[in-house]
Amino acid sequence: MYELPQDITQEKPDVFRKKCPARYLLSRVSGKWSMLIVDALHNKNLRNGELMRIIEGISQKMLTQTLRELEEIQLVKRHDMQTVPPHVEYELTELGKSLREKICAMDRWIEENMLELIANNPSIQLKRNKT
Amino acid sequence: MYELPQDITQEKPDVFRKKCPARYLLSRVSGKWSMLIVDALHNKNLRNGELMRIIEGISQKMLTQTLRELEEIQLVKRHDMQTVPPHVEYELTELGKSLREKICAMDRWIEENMLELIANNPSIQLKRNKT
DNA sequence: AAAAGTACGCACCTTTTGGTAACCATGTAG
DNA sequence: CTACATGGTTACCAAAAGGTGCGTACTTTT
Repeated sequence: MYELPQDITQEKPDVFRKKCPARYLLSRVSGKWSMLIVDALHNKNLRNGELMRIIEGISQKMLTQTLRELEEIQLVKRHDMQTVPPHVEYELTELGKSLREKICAMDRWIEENMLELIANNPSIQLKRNKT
Repeated sequence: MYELPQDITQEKPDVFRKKCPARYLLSRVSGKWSMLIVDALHNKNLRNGELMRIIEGISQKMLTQTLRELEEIQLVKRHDMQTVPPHVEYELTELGKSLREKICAMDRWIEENMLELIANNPSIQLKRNKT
């Protein structure tokens, strides 16, 4: 895992610099599941089970782990209702909502341009065998 | 690596669906180095060595590998000048330039909000030891 | 003659990531 | 009394990602 530099405040933010916190944050946000979770949380708070159903293929472990990481960087807020059986909701923070717009813009762009992106692509054909 | 589904054309694009090509594309774009390379290529074509100097910490292997992947999904074009010594330039395609805007928006957002994102964060302090 | 720059490819090995399965506590449904 | 749902945690292991170092081939510089 990427390590933060010793001296945070002296850096001017720059994702191209190896030791800049911005680079660490980019690596968190661009993790396999992070953008999907932020995207899924777009218009309402969701519970663990709901997120599992929306994001096809995520495991319980990775969902929990990624949510904890997103909490750590202030993008997601966890609401534990303290009931039995457990009821926990996840919500985007204000920062999270702000970033969500950038992420959704990317996700929608990819969806819209999907066919162009995979067109005329011999090596992608080769990858089709396993799944 | 994520595998593409058997039947591409029958899918409506949806990053949340495990087998949708959009999900594969998202995983490519959100790879550790992909967004940095696309971001770096913003206003002019760059050579291998220039990219290495701009993107601190990338290895030759990962640079080449990621450039090949970006070529595969039509985001980057490779121009080999066929000279000796070798002169090769990398350029964003039209698709690449279009996506670059979304990526840059994210990168700049992260840089702008960096201090807020890492503020008040005990566990990030713990990660500061190694690098 | 030797070294350095150019843009890689390949093999090897380590680190990181992520999946599976088992477990926990509790309450409700059948 | 048993099964199931809830929202997790933990240990174990396999796979993927990624770094290091070496080799290539040719030219220019020293």
